[in-house]
Amino acid sequence: MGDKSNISAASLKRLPQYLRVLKEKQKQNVEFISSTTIANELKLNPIQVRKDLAFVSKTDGKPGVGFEVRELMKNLEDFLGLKNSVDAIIVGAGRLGHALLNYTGFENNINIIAAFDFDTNKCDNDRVFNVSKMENIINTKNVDIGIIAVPRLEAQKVCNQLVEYGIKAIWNFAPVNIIVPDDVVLKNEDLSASLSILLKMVEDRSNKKAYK
Amino acid sequence: MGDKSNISAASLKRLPQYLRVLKEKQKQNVEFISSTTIANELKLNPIQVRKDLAFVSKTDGKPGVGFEVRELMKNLEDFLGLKNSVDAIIVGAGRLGHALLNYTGFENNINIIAAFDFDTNKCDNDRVFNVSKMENIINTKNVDIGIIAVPRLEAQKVCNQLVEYGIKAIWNFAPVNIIVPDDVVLKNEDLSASLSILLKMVEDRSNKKAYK
DNA sequence: TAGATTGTTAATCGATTAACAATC
DNA sequence: TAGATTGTTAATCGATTAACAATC
Repeated sequence: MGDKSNISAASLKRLPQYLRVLKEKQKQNVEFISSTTIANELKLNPIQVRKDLAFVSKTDGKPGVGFEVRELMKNLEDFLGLKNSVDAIIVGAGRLGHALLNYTGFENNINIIAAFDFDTNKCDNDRVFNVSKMENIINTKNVDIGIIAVPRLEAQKVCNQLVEYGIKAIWNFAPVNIIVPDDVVLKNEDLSASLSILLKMVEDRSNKKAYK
Repeated sequence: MGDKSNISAASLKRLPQYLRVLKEKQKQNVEFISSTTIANELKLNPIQVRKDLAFVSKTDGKPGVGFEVRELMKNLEDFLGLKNSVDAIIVGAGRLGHALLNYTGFENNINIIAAFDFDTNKCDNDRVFNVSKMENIINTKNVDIGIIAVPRLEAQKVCNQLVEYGIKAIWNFAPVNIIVPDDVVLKNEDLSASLSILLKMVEDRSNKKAYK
């Protein structure tokens, strides 16, 4: 069992993929899985998989056999902090905000307790409220995560508010580079940038170049 | 003006960010910008910025002055292939599919011509059609990009269809590892994985660890 | 000219891959 | 035992950063 000081961002990004493979195997009642099998499914290198798992796993894999699916799954979930869900709120109840509010793909890792919008027409006062109620709800419910799903131009303002209200992490879906204080975690979900990369890949694929 | 054989994936990911900074500067009628300025806004290293730009820019930056904003913008857009938009279709007209169909953040880089769903109730036959019409539209309109916004379990099936119909690139929003032939470009937009990373960052931030 | 900033070459750093002894 | 697969140590590869001469 390896336990170096700190996992790299590159490794961290692969962990959710491993978890997904494991969940699938578990559903099929597979008991053990080798690094090679995992690697093949994800088109990765088996040595890399083993190295990544060494960070995560509290128990060694068994030489000649592999890793116990159930055990490894649990270790991965523990490591990623997915045991109990975290509360979050969404700012912006447009189409994207609504899609996120009702998205079922997050499993039980996040609990989106409310969305907020300036536009009262979009508020049902059940799960969607006027922004004026945001501060109160963040504070009384101790919400740590704010999801920004407002138009580009409002994003920084909304972000500043969230920070002021004590939000610890921002998940930004607006296509802007927003700025946060050093002690606030920022994760950009930049669809527009992502698209640019996809388009470039398509273009270059025609010319037989490749990216990982 | 540098022009090595192939840009790295890491550099490629930064390019859309540069473009965004440039667009903002141009709006403010700024004529020249230095690598340091760009780097500061994005919390990057100026040398790295210059190296990245060397790939993209057809004209050298001016020592002592910087890069001409307008020129550099154009070069970046050219490089990323953003001059003219590409046609795409969406499979799955649920909340996410609809959000993407109406998303305005893509600028003019992509032209989503239609969405498809199995559920006839979701079809308006204006922009949303029954999947049975998919093959025909892909072929007659020569669509290259398919966006998958269906539930996890249907994703692979839908993907196979798209590939069969001649789609060149898949932008997958379903939280599964789908498999495509080598000549098809696949870009996963894995919100659930992204969330896991965010949660891990928050957790570790409390313990004063850091990721880039 | 002096100051600022460039592009390039070299040094460093980190991540991926290879080699291999250990072991189920 | 033989075969498979592990975890670790060393080698390679690539990306980031530093140093610096060139030049607007």
